[in-house]
Amino acid sequence: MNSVSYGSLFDQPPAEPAVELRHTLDGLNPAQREAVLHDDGPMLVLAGAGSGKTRVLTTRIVRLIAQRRIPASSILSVTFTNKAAGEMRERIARQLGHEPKGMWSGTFHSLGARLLRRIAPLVGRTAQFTIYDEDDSISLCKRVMERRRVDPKQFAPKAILAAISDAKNALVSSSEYATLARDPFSQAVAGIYTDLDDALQRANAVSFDDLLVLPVRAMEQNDALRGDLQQRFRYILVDEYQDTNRAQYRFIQLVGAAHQNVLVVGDDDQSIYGWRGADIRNILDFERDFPGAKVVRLEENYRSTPQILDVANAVIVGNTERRGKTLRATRPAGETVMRVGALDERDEADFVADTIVDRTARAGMERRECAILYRTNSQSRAFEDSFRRRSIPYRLVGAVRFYDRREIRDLMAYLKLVANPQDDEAFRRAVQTPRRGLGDATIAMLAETAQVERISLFDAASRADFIAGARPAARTAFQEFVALITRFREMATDASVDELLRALVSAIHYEDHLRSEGQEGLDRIDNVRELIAGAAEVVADEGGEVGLTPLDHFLQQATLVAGTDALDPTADAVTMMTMHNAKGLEFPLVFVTGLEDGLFPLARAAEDPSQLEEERRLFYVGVTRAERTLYLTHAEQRRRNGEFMASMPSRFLREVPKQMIKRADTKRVLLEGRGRSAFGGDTDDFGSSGSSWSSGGGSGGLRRTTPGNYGSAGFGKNAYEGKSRLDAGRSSGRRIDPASWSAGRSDAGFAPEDESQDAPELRIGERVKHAKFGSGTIAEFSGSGRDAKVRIDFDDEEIGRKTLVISQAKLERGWE
DNA sequence: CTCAAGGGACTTTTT
DNA sequence: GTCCCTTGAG
Repeated sequence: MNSVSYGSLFDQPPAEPAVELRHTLDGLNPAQREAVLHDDGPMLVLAGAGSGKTRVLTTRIVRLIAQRRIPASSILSVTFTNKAAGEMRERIARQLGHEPKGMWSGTFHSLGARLLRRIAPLVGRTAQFTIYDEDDSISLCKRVMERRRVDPKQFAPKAILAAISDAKNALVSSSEYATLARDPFSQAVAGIYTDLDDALQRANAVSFDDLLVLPVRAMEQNDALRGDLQQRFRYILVDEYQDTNRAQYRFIQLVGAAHQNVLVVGDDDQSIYGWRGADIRNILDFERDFPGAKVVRLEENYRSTPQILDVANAVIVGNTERRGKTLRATRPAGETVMRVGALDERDEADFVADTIVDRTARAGMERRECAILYRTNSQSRAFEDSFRRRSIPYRLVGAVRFYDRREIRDLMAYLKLVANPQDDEAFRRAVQTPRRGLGDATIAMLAETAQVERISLFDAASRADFIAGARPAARTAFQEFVALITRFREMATDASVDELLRALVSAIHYEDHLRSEGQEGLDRIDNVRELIAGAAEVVADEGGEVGLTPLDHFLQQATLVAGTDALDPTADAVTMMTMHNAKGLEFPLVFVTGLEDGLFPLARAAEDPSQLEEERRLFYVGVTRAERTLYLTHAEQRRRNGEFMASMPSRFLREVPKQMIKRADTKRVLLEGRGRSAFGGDTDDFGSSGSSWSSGGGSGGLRRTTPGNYGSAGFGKNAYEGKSRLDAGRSSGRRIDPASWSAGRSDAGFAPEDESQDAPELRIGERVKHAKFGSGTIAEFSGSGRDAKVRIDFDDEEIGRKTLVISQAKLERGWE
């Protein structure tokens, strides 16, 4: 295609000398051995959970290098997280006695980024391109929509972006998309897709998805490049193959086309990323895509007790879209799996916390051996509160990534702009934090100039003719800003990132800026210091990316870290995370929580058979994380979106044969048959009566005063329907109003039922007076506890209907 | 131009 | 609850 010189970058170091590897095969079962010893050609390793696949992968790589004398640099190893890649590398180095120098290993995204740095000109970028994360992409998308006059209320930017992401992962280009678009939404997407790609290129930036798509496109269009890569990477290994999408599959197919030395490891039962474009057919149809492929099954599980595996197997057989396999336990029998019913999410969290306290105190278990898994990130809150009250250290994976915090994003914007002045998103953020007298109107003027001249915001701000037209105050602000960035650009060529950051923080007086925000700002300052400390530890990639500064490496790494990458296994803390994040991890004690219909499986997924199967696989993943002890918990009701919802135990729980689990409520293990009778027989899915978990837990007595509510309501849709709304915010309603229980999750002080006492007792239709808005009539209640709101129709038509927070509105009663 | 409060919309999972 | 956008005051 053209003669961009990248070829020299793919030079290979010589092969390693042969090494005696006597013990590497020891302890491998026949199937594992077959995978390790497999010579050339495609192979699919169907590896059940806990079947030792990582060992197979590392041993195979060691053998390739040491025995078959394949240069490490000929090996391309794809893992699901960068942390997994690092660990594999370490294990290989240990067995080999030295680093596998030149081997490429990492996630598809980080490998794509690495490759793109070298071939950037082929895709219209420079090696200093920046990577737009979700937030960057959203704000860029909004901007593009604005320019195209697409109303964000009509089509949500997120939805548009999701559609574009799907298209990219399926390797559908913007022009292809445009020809396929029939409905208004797709047509809007098509235009935005085109503009977005254009804007990304002009910003010398790429999206997450581009990290996969652009290398594939480059390989498809450039025979020389493709040939070079095929030549260079003669052995390809892919872990978690069940979660690859179209673009990733194509990447493997292209690089592996010449030699077909592609070994993929996966488990169709653990495919949980269909929503992100992962195609389970990649693993179901592997033999068709790579003819002559051998298939090896690893079905012996070395991780979990038979009791745990029984539960996993019992549920996963409900799926039809699978190759079919049964995990066989190799470990001795252990504890029976426990199913525990809680009253609400707080009770569930208290139960989990107390169980962990108990087990760590008595059974000599360590906190780092315990994990709490849930379906949605929002569930972490109850656990965090409960653990904080008890001062139990915990670490939260995912949710709000460190790099997503505002103060970190602020500084990262500066760094990105320093690395890549074309990065308009970075410019916009940096130029307005801290405030330097440049408002939206001024920036809009700048953007106009940039748009007309087709240059970046930074370049526009540097231009004398633009500056000349600006207000005097804006003029100096722009000049100083440009000078600042320019100064740091010079500095960045050889300074370390922590040095840069320190200089930057002081140059923009960032700590003062944060301090002015009060207590929260002080916490943010801590995070800034943590960022600086972290930056000091960043080491450039092995293999020396030519022409890149430490800053470029740092930025790439920061954008591509996964939640679990930061997990410190030595910390003395309980781990909390989503089941998606738990993939590939294992813990002696695991709680799979929130097992309720509507939550897990999620309500939307329950309607679509294939989505339900994915939920079931997710359950399977969660369960198989446990080594020795497994608790499955659910709550009778749970706060969702501020409203209480009563819920049925998950259908997955119903799919487990009764004899496989022991049932309990949060207070005590159910004695055979007891408790059931209280509600009359097997139909009682909550299976318990009696008091709640911890009598000291404050709300216990309150909660169980009216068990009949549940019994008579028969656990229908929502026992509270129609009631919670009226009672919200009314102290008089607190005895039966669930909303008032958890109003105070502030500290050790319990008796939360007192929290709402300062709220006035109001009812619909009542007349009230507001200091500012005058008199009006109460129309509706919403929210609960401290945040209970009231909707009032004010007499003054100018004011009309307003919603106010009761505790702040200072309403006076009894006005006519 | 900046900030604070009010009002509306929205929540699955992540590289 | 919580984030984000709009709006209005200073």
